[in-house]
Amino acid sequence: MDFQDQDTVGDNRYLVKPLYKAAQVLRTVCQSPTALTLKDITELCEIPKSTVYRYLYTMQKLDMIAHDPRSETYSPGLGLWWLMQTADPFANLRLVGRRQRRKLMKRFNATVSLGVLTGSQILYLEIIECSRSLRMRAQPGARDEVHSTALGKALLAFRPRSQWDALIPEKMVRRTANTIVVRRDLLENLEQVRRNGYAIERGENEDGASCIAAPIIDENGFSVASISVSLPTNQTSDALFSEIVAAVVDTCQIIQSRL
Amino acid sequence: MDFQDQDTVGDNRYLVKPLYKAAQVLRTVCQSPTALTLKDITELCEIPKSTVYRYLYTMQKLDMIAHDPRSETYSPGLGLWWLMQTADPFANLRLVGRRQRRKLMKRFNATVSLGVLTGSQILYLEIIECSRSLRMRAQPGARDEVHSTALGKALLAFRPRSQWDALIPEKMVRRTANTIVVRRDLLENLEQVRRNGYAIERGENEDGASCIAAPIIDENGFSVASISVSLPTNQTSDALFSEIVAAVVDTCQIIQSRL
DNA sequence: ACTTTAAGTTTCATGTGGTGAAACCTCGGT
DNA sequence: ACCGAGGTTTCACCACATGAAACTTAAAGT
Repeated sequence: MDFQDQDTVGDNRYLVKPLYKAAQVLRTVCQSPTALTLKDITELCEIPKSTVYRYLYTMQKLDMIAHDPRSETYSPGLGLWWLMQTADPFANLRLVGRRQRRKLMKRFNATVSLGVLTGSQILYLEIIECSRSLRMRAQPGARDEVHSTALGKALLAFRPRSQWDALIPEKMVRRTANTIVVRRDLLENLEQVRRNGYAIERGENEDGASCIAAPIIDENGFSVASISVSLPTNQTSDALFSEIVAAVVDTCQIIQSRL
Repeated sequence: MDFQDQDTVGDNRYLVKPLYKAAQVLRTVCQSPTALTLKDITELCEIPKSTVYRYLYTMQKLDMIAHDPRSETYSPGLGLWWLMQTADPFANLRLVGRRQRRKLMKRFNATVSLGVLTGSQILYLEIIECSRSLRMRAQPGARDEVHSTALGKALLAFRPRSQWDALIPEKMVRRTANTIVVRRDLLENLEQVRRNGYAIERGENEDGASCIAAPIIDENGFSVASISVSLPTNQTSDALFSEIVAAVVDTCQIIQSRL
């Protein structure tokens, strides 16, 4: 959910500290919703100001950070954006079927998420919020564990069984009372998901929230992403549930035919 | 058009070299259409391999670069993508009105571009290619000068006149025989664009290519972006031309009402 | 108008640690 | 088994990243 922690570094032998610390500065600038001053960054990063100053200066030259002399503030630069142009591996995925996903959100007035697998975590590529009062609080870029999310189970189920073991986290962290924390149970669940073609989850990741997800399958029959509909558990009758299942599966099929 | 040149650095006093060189490595990895090996990067950047090795190692830890041990190759990492989530200043602009722009492309079977002003250059945010045999060769992220493009003129015309001088490049580079290279001529042209509400360009940036652009205006009456339709000059009758003008202006109006 | 304070900029001495040549592995090909 | 090409590790050197402190600037308080 949070930004990946960089605290625990095993083998520092080859770590180039300036890079490491500058990245910290860059992240700080990018994460801030507002433009930051030198002082802000100094305090947030806990790096001496002359050092931060030099980093900012260098990154500015590199176009990674933009400096507004008027307000003395720093903000993310265009160079970053430039890099992404060619480097964004999910650009296409986010683009294709945006409309179907929005339609899905509108139809059930529920949050629709698009996620991919990174390691043994789900990375949220897109979260289309509904207008309900209580909704998911996650942002695109956030992560969750595979074992506690419908997105994760849908994605995992349609990977080769041989990968399952590696992709399921060592320790399956308990998020709620309903979270599946026994490896065997999860494997069983995945088999079922594979048979059904969709995954469901009732309060396993967040109390009171349920989720229905289906995979987007590539030409080799393996999942590349998954789409989910989330809504409060108490608002889901059985009839609605199966209606949503059909809609999600349908949406995924449309999208996968477009890829 | 090319990546910004980093060759000419005025004041090296505060430049942190490791950052600078690592950025070079990162760019190389991101720009390559294919995953690169250590050797490739070493040669492309002309930096000793142990140094590149350490940079890659560090950036890998930072999640900026992904390393595939199977093939011994490096590719852009997810950390970059993460940064962009919050840092992409144009995300909204690219999203809103995508459909209208695509419709525009389909209607005239011509390339539709979306651009913003960065310094005295146009930055292409989006280029929707048509199916014609000869089309624009630019990629999103590419740049062109304001003075030789319809996008640039549409954008510039609807900025405060007081900014014109600063935003027009010192030396107006000649791209073709038709390029406007005299400052006075350009200013006159801008006034006309402002009166008309749209900008046209016939082979001023690329021989044989014409372009029609209109601005997207914000609440203060200033342009934030512009949209253009490009097609071969020899395929543009006067009737078609005015039809396109109407369509582009219309599209921009729809989009600006949505922002 | 003067003082004070806070923030950005520059300088400088210090010694860390970034550097690259070269040695060392590791593995695929012949 | 040998060979070569690439990736990994070592090592000694001294460039240069570093942070404290001095300096500059600008704005806020009195």
